[in-house]
Amino acid sequence: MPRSQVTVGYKIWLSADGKAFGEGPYLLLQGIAKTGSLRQAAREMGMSYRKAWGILRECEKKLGFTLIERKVGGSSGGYSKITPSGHELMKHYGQFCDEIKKSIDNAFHKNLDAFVKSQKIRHIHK
Amino acid sequence: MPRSQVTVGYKIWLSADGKAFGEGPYLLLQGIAKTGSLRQAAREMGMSYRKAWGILRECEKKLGFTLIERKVGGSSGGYSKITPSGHELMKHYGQFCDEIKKSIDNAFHKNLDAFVKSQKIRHIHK
DNA sequence: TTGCGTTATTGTTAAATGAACATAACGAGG
DNA sequence: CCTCGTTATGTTCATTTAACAATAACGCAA
Repeated sequence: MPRSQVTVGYKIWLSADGKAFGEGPYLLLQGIAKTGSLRQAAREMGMSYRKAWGILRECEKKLGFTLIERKVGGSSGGYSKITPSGHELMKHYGQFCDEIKKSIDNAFHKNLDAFVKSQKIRHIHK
Repeated sequence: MPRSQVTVGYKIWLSADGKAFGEGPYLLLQGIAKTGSLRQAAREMGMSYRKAWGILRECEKKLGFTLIERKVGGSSGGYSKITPSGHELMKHYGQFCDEIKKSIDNAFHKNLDAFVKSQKIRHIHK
């Protein structure tokens, strides 16, 4: 079996007392903005509510400001709603990541693409 | 206790059948180039030989070409030596990461620096 | 007052990861 | 033949992380 294509992978996050905000929380906030509910946002991502709840809890703790406004009870059961700060963060983080993606694609093509393609595949046993 | 400064963190790696090469292997190769021995390179990084050996083994398996030439036995016990392909990879990967670091620093300053500084710190209890 | 769906919170269990230890093979030189 | 330092590899234990389960609290509407 020949070796699969070599590509580049990366993760990028905001750090404050450790990892404070990254792609996971960002996608969760997008889901909440769309559905109005943390539970539904988690479900759509195939993530347990338990995990989604813990993720946002940690983010807010480390960032030092709230990302979602919670409402418990009521006819609909409750809801979650992105705070103004949360919206700002989503906007800036989104733009930030878009730029980085372009830079990484460019740098990969410039520095590594030709090299990895030039490597002849050797079978390494065991 | 006020919230610590918000910075950006990231990891970047070459992917082929999963993570195939990143900063850890890169530092190991640097140590081998310097010392001529995988064992000494691992020791200098505070890493067990067992782990260092496994890391490079996986890298070579996934990349599909060898990174170090091994010699077992002899008066010195043996040695490890970077292959030509390994040297090429180190060079290109190093340049690649240097570029990315600059891009990320620029993009962070441009998109997020002002925002994170503007956030008033609120104490979130529990 | 009861039901419903959501948020909030705590355990419990399983899986992945890493650390520590042990042992074998090798081969040049004394 | 024996020593020595390295590569090679398996095994066991501890730690961390992720997944899963269960339960409480809330508040509007019927």
